[in-house]
Amino acid sequence: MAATMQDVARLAGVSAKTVSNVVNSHPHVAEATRLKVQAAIDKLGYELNVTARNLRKGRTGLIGLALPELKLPYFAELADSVMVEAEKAGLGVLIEQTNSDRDREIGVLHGQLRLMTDGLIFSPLALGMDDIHMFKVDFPLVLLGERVFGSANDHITMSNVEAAKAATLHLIAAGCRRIALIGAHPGEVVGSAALREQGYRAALQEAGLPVDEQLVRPSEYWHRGTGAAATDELIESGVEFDALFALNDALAMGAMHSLHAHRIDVPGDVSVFGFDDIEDAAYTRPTLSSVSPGRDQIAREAVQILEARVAEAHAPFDQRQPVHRIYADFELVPRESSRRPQVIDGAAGAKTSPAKLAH
Amino acid sequence: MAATMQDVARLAGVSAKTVSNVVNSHPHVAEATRLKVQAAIDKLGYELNVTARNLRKGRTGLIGLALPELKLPYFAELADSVMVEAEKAGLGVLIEQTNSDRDREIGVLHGQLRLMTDGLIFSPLALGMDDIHMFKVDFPLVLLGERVFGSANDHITMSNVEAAKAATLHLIAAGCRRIALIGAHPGEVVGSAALREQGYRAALQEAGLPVDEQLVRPSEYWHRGTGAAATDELIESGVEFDALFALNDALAMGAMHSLHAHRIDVPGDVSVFGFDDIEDAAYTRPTLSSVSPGRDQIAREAVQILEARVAEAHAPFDQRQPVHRIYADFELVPRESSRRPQVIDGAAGAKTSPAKLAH
DNA sequence: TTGTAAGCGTTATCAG
DNA sequence: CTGATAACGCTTACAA
Repeated sequence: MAATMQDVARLAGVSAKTVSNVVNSHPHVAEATRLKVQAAIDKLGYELNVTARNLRKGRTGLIGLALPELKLPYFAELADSVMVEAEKAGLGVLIEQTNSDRDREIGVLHGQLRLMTDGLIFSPLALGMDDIHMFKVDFPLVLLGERVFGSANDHITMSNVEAAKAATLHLIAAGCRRIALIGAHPGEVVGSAALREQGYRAALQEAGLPVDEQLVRPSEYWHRGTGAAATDELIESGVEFDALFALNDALAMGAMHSLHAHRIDVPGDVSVFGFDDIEDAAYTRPTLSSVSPGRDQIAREAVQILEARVAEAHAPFDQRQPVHRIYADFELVPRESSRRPQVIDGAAGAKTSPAKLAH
Repeated sequence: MAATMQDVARLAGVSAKTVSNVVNSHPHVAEATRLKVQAAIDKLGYELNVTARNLRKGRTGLIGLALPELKLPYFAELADSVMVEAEKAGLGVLIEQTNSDRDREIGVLHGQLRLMTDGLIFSPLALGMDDIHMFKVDFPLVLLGERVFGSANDHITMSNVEAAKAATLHLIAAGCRRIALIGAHPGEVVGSAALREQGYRAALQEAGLPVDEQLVRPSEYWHRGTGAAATDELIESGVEFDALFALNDALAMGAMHSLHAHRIDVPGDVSVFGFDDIEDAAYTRPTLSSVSPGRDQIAREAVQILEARVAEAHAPFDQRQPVHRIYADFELVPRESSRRPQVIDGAAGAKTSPAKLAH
């Protein structure tokens, strides 16, 4: 039904190879033949059959992106960045949502997705260090996130510890002394929660402040609702605090909700700092200070490394690039929620005693 | 390098066709040969080459989803729904972001995406009625949204007029009499803005209320920032109002931000109703009443119709399904932002005179 | 600069 | 129930 290269070739009075050369804008094609062929293409409405090309080339031109959930703003923004990068490289992106489900994450490594793609960018959330053997696969795979370290894969991750430390130090510099942590995962060793908590503790230590374990509040899930609940509990526990460091922005937004409901002013009474710097952070009330974790860099490096791995997939092992381990650059984005009044007045925040919580 | 069906066939002592039968779990395969073949598959680590199958079958197993931006919560949620439906049908989803850019939207209909997929689900935002001729294409294409009506394509859309009317009537029933509209697009004839405004006007008319053109506030873009700005202007204009109907949830959230900044209580002084029912609506402060526009239904019908079109792509025209024109079912989701105090007290809202705005 | 021939890995057809 | 053969539409040697 649809026209093939043969049809075009016949009509133009050339060979299929020549049509191919024109379609792929090969350098050495005589202008006259190019025009002749183009005319035939237009006349027949010819369109390249990408599948046939792929079969011949042994590539699909597609990369897979496996992530927990597109509805989570961080991952929507990551997917956006990955797609922009992939487009620059002429690659399509096949997205698969795992919903942080263990079986689905295992499926990512063995299922349909990898058969349809040249390589995978995978951000696991259910699999962890115990499953490290599963990542030993023989196709190009770039790992994202903080669930698995030390595997033989290329791996790009946020600078969780450093970034959390910087955010905590920022709060301390603004005069906060009793900084609560929202979203801890007690007992976890790797993973975003553990690493960010580690940075929080390092900052307190560096500033010579004690860690009050009553200020470290757990939340298994990192949603607004759980952030609000954890903050409610903190307030009702009667423990004093003058700042909240929430381990992601959703938790921070929930926390601000709770503070507001309890008539605690942000940043007047309590400062709040989030993590991820999702777009919403700039639109909350007050606007939310957050850590920008280098999303674009992560996407860029992931696509570029994957592309290189695909290209060298048939090269002997000893001619391949060494494994990449990349910690993305982060940036603090202070907004209203951590802007202490005394700082605005020009006085050094650290000089002033932290506002005490009355509830 | 990688094992082929031939390799498996040789090892198992059968023909390639038999391997194919096993791989595709064909009904008529003797158990003995199935086991034999499976053993050979496992031994060689054989994996089906999907590209070769696609070439042979004339299908890619992929559908394209072209939408403005994944970062917009409505579209992230739509993509989620589409992917869930597609997975049920054994299809992959290739997403392309147009950024509402006219050239990119035109590219959707002619570019790489369609060459790599069996059909497209397309939600245009830049193209409109003037471009209707562009949608006359010879591949399966399901249109979403409210930019283009009357084309020869299958089309699934929200019930914009009816839903907006219902939301407005809900506010009226709650006692509101001066309902402002946020996000109008003056001069527009089709498109979400025009249709929803039409429903708003129809509701007022049905309730015997006048339309005060000063209450119809334009906003070209539908973001929080523009919603806040439009509300700021409305308040500063001095025009009285006791409710806001925002044409989407982002506008509504911005509007609530502005109301709060002006110390206007929601819903005490002013009720707010949004549109789209994005997940965030349940987490704003107060929680946001909204119109749930039938996202899952839209995704389900879109995938199913597209699938059917792909299947009949080679059937003669007179044996094809008629063109589908579907208006998805909507639902009102009243939350705190439109819950008038008098309604909570058990009195009929309409009996009470609307709260007047003091600013 | 262009043409010829072969083959990428699978499945459809039709025998057996 | 299984096997042989021939495509699917393209690109890559190599030849002219």
